[in-house]
Amino acid sequence: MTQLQRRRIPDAAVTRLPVYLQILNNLHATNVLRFSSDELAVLAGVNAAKVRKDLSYLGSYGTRGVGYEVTYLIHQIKRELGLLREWNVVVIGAGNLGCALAKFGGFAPRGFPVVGIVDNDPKKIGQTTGSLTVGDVCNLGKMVRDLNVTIGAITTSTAAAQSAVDALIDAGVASILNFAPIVLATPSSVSVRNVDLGVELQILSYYEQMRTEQSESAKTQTKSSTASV
Amino acid sequence: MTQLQRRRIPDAAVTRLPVYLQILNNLHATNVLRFSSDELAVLAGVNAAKVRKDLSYLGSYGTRGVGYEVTYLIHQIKRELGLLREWNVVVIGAGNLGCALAKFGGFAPRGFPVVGIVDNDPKKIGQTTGSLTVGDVCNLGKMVRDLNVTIGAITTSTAAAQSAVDALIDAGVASILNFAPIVLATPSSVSVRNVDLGVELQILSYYEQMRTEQSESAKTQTKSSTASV
DNA sequence: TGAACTTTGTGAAATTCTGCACGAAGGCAT
DNA sequence: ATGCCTTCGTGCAGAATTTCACAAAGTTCA
Repeated sequence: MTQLQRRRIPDAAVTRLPVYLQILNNLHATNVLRFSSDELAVLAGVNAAKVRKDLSYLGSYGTRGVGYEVTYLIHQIKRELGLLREWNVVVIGAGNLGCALAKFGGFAPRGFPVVGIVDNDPKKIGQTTGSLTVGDVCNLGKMVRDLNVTIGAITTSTAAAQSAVDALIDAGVASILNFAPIVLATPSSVSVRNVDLGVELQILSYYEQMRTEQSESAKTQTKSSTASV
Repeated sequence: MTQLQRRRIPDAAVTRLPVYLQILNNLHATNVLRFSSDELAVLAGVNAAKVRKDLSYLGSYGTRGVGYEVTYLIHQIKRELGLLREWNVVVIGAGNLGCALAKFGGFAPRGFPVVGIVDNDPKKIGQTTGSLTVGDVCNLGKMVRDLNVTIGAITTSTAAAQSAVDALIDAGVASILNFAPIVLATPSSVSVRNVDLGVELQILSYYEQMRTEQSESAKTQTKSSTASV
């Protein structure tokens, strides 16, 4: 076991830091200078102790009796998340979604410029979308090297998604944002985040059904229990 | 998250059931009749014991020494997730994303028909997108009642998102799919699922930075985290 | 039939996450 | 300076989740 390893932040906390950052950016935009763990907790919809513990993974940057400084904390969260530099993104699959991501200018200002888009369909290769020209997926390796790509977004069909991720990994990309409704097979050294609206809707369906069943059984049962989300 | 009723499935398991369902649907499409927890575990990228425990929340539907029947398990998961009926969806915000969701025909066949879309911009109200006409958000209550809406998808600007969710809750909708990069304030009886690509990219950034730093400091001990929203 | 083999279902241990409770540390007023 | 007030940082206990390990229950084959 090595211990020279960098302070490791628990996965659960990592998923919350971007949310805190978003909120702090809003506070900054409205000229708020300081905040307490309690205030952030309310805005983020979580427990105040959790906020303090999450922020403590960054270091001890609060002042007791006062709170945290907005701009300083923004910087610290960015540092920890690796947002002080840019990470270039390549989109694989020039369909509706892929082109929309390429055209959408909202990622570049947040540090994730889309620097390339590729497809395997000869009819799509060569077309322009936004300021980019659709490249051939066969040239992915060269593109990744030349444009210093670190993140790949998969917007292909479900059928093509696995070969797309294989190509990305082959090209040395280890961070994947997957929009295809499929579980990708990847080595454990690769990070994958899945965005699947079908899955989200089905999760909502479960809790909706729970509520429905409960309000129905409330008609026949006198005993009721309180809900918490 | 929510409620105890009869048998309550742990939240963590609920988020995996839709993934299993997807895989089983694929197996069914390729005429596979049976599967073992081990096979499903490999396809889903999780531990086999976890698969068995997750499926055990549905009931004891496996056969020892044999495995599970694909079609039967598909039915049981659907039943548990509330997918044996349809849940109507209304989209709030007729921008690029909102219109894309309304036009996209992929949700109806999976049990989530988009039955309405509204906006507060007079210029957008009345326009048609796909087979729907953009309605006035002021008529949301009536629309929810008349069309039996249970799920609301928020695709407005960040600034308008909170009032959008307020309107939805006011109309009696308790399941929200939120695409705006903001934490919505909602009562605990409401379920919210957030879809925020910025957050996903930033999480990837963290693990990417971890790997970068680690490979720079020579010593190897790769630990990766995969998550699904 | 019965022995060998497979795979489920589930206690129980291990791990991770959450939230309480409180000491520590700083500000502020007198 | 002293005492009071606020809020951070964190130890710890409890909850939730994951994983292990194995008995139970079924199949297959001689």
